[in-house]
Amino acid sequence: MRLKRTCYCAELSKKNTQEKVVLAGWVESIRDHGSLIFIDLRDRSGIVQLVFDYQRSSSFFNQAEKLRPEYVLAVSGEVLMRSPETVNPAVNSGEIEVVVEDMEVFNASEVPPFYIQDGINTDENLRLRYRYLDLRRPEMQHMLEMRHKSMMTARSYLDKHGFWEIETPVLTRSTPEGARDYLVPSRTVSGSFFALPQSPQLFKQLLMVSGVEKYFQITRCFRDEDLRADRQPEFTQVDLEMSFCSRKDVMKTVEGFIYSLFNEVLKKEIELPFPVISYTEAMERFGTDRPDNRFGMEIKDISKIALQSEFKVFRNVVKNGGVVKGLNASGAGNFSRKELDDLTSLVQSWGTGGLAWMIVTEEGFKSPIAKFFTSGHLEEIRKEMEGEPGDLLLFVGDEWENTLIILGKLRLHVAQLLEIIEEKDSFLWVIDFPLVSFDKEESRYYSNHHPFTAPLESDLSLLEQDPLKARSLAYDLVYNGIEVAGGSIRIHKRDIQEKIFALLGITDEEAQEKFGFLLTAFQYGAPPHGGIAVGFDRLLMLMAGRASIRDVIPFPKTATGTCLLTGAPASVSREQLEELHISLVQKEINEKEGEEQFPVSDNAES
RNA sequence: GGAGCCGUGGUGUAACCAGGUUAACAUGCCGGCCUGUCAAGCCGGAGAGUGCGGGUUCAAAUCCCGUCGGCUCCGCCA
Repeated sequence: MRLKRTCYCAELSKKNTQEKVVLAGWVESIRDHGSLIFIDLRDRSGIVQLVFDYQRSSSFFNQAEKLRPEYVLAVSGEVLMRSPETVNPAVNSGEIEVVVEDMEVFNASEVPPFYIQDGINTDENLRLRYRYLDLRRPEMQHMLEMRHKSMMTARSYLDKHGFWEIETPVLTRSTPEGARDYLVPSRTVSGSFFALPQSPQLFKQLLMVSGVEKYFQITRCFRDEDLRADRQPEFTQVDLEMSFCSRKDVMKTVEGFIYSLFNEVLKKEIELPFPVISYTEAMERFGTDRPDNRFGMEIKDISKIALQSEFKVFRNVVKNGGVVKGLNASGAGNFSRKELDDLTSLVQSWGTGGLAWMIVTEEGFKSPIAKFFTSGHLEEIRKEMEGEPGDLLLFVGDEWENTLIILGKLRLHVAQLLEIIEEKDSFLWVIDFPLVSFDKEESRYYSNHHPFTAPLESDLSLLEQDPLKARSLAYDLVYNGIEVAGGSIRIHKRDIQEKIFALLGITDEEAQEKFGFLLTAFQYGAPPHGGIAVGFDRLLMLMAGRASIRDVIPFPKTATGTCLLTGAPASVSREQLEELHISLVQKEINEKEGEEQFPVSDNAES
């Protein structure tokens, strides 16, 4: 390397006029005028225009003519002001240009398979296969920078607040409950497997017993479940745990972290503290445990009126212990019959009998079910629903939870149709979750969060009497209707932990076998503690306003959990399998033998 | 495990529903001209047989079946 860079392309401005600079980067575009060539040189800062003038650079002008997009080079030259009519205001460095006096071409490039530009509309297949080129695009570079800055913010914020960054094992043991584990076979212990962590949950609790008091880790987690647009099988958490804390302390810590993140990375000011609502209130008002509160259209109850009406469907629902609830799709009174029918089939596909609707008009109600209600009851409904002429009222009658869940989905769906969701950053906490739910099929209780989540002290007695009513000290942080963090205060007393295990049907032997090490640790003076994990990728996705989590992960997996860049997962040699004491079942061997070996696997870094 | 959408020169699309010329257009690529462009311009050229396999038909990018890959959703997963 003869030429050594002195600055980045986009840093240059008219302040640098007449300076001699050395730049290095990739050829973005070429405008060849014969004896005058313009080249936009790109590095991670942006672009600057290079000028090759036949008069001034005759010694290597023919070399410049051979440059092609994505060639890598360094140039030295002088920064000159452009004449006013040639200034390009669209580019940061558009007021100046660099007249090239020397050039060193480091490498040529194949013609890239897609444009190295923002906003390309290319098959994601290709982008993933050539991810290193995709990442060269400015918007992806910004993503990488934003990810880096967010990590630095997390580290400095948590460091400032007394948290220690401590690593926990990636090779650990499989634990019951939760997601499917990724397994890693042990070579030295035949027939045994490590599991990759779904989260460092048990280790961070052990660290509290160790007297660390405040721990954090920016850590990779693994869950072998099917993917979604906002879900990858390996993802990053900002994980933290603290001793001698209330849930308020944990929530304050996260609020402060989110605040600095927005402040330092996005240069945005967000309002603290975040609103807090209980799970029950979230369900009653929004029909979900992760409400999107960027718009209203809250769920209202008309069960009492329904019970008095002549509308049998609703009356019977309430008589049988169900509820009738609805929402006001304000301004949707002009929906066509077809649109209403579509909404009806939609809610039916979600699993309820149907959808009742009423359109409020100046003259009264337009609705197939209006005739079953007295004018007094209709007026009561209008009042309860805050219906104004032009509004569409939608009602579902079913059992409590189902009614709310369906109206919650409907609320989101209608809000999207009506385009009433404001673009803003809206956070809220959901607390007081039910500690356990009941699985009808397996006829047993299971933890909503995890088995170490502490119940509310006031609800301890409910554990035996009415477990489903017991609330937990768990908390979720919701950002624009998407869960971005979740945590809880943990149980640190053995008797309560035993009660929970009993409730979940985990026997002493099982408990001892699965996480005896934690229970033993707790016998040596476990402090009260709690923590939370922030879904880092998902948070970044929302902060960046992207619809896909893949857009904020440098090397993501496809919907089937494969990596198109490396070809992982791939088959391994018979010898490798033998060392691991693994044999494939015959069917799979037959399939594998038909396959080609993936070409890079021989020289892959390890 | 289930459902839907997509797959055509390097890239993005058209033709597909209602099978019938040499698979069209833009861009990119190659060559030529050109000293003020910045999506440079002008002229010329090359480049695909339609993801793969099978079927129907005189004839398949087009219809049918299967399969592979990508995306989205449900189940699953905090």
